[in-house]
Amino acid sequence: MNISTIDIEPFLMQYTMIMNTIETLMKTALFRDLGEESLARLSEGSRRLEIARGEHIFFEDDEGRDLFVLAEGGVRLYKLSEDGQETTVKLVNPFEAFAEFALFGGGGYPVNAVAVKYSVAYAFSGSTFQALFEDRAFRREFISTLIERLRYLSQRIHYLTAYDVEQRFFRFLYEQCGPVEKCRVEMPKKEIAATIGTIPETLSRLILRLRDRGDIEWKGSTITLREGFWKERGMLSSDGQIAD
Amino acid sequence: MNISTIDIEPFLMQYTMIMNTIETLMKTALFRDLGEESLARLSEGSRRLEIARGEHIFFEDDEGRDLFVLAEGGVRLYKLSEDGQETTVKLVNPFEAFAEFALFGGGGYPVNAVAVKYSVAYAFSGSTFQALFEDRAFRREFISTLIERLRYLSQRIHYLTAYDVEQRFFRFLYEQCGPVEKCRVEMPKKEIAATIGTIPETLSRLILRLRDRGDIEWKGSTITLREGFWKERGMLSSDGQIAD
DNA sequence: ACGCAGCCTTGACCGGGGTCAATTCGGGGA
DNA sequence: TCCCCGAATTGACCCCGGTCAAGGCTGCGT
Repeated sequence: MNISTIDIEPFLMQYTMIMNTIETLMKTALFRDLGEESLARLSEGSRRLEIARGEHIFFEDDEGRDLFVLAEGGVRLYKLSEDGQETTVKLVNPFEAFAEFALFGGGGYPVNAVAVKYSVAYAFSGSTFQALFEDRAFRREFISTLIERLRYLSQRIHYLTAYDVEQRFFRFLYEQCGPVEKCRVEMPKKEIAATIGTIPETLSRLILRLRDRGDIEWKGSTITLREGFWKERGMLSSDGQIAD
Repeated sequence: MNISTIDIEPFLMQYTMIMNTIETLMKTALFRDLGEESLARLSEGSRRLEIARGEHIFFEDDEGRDLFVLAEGGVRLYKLSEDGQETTVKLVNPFEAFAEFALFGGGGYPVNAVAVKYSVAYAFSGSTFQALFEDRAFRREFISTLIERLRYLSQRIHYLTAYDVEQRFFRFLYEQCGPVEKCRVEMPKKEIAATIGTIPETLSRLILRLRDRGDIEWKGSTITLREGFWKERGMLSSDGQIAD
């Protein structure tokens, strides 16, 4: 155990824990360009939620009208069929808004939301929210966010059906950390499996294969890829965009 | 050939052919509540497109900024991967708007659009469109449309991954015709296969199985289901909603 | 320290559905 | 009318990845 392996997580944790609503909102694309007063008004009408790993924030068909912003942790949105089969729609990362569905149109939430690790989120009631729509810039931002989601889901449909588990796993890594060699993924493997649309057994076997091949090393929650891994796959290793 | 089998299609065809832009817009959810003047202004700035079966309206990454409304026919939106594998994102039916992606945010279209049969569509340039956003009711409608799309895509992800080809086929029928026994599907089988996320061979074998089982009959472009088919599956046969 | 309960791994099995290839069908054009 | 090309069908094959079942590992509560 040398100095370079000191775990900075506790400090990060502390920092994010004391970060207030406004700071979170300012790091969220949807609210970034909002004025001081709007932010203040929003944050007053918000509730802070702390969610333990495995806890649900809402369930499909719940009649909620809240929009959420994730401040810390990770939340998995998934659908469930009668026979218990579940499908992950999206993994939400910090500083993303989720459950925009709730704001307009009827019907409850279309997905279940579960924390894949300890998470902190802020909830905004739909009504608190309506006033903001008078602001043209905000509307624009909101619509852009929705359209971005549409693009994401289109893409995800494609990935889930046209690519195999291995490719989906690497895409997951890329989405989490970008084209870097060292990536921390602090969620249970079963959640990772669910996120990439498979089951723990298959993920486990995949990792085994990749390790044998020398592509990957997985120690604790740190994944290390072979040098130049992304470059070989056509993703620039600095700030490049993923090919899709 | 008795009188009850007269093909009404030619008459329908004629009717829709002469329907003008405004009539189409008024049947489209997005524009339904627009005032007369807005509709008129919109229709002036539009282009009418006639697309033959198999023709493309736009391709992925095209730099278009047009929004389309389908007046007649059918359009399949799909993504393509390097190896030629294609994934259908959505099948657009008449009086639906598509390619809302184009209006905001950068990047070209995220999908390819191909006509699965002879189609008529109207194109509206993004700029023509911007003025409408001053209208609060329209904004509301637009956002609702986007959110409906989000719900649809979430659902579709789930169907493509958690349900088998047979279930997806029946859902396709339901989406096309609702819970009725007789359904006309005027598109080539290969397009149907693509729409439900499989290939012609598999669809063909599925139909064979269903016919042997006595569930279905497929003559020309008319599909006939066994009496009480939907009811057995928990969908009311009049105006019920599909369970999901 | 112990024990139990999840999580993860590993093995054996197998089935849905994709691939490849060979016919057959069917509708539009000369 | 015949021809021809693409659509549709059918058969043989097989592979990815899901299912079921048995351990091993780990962390937490008492």
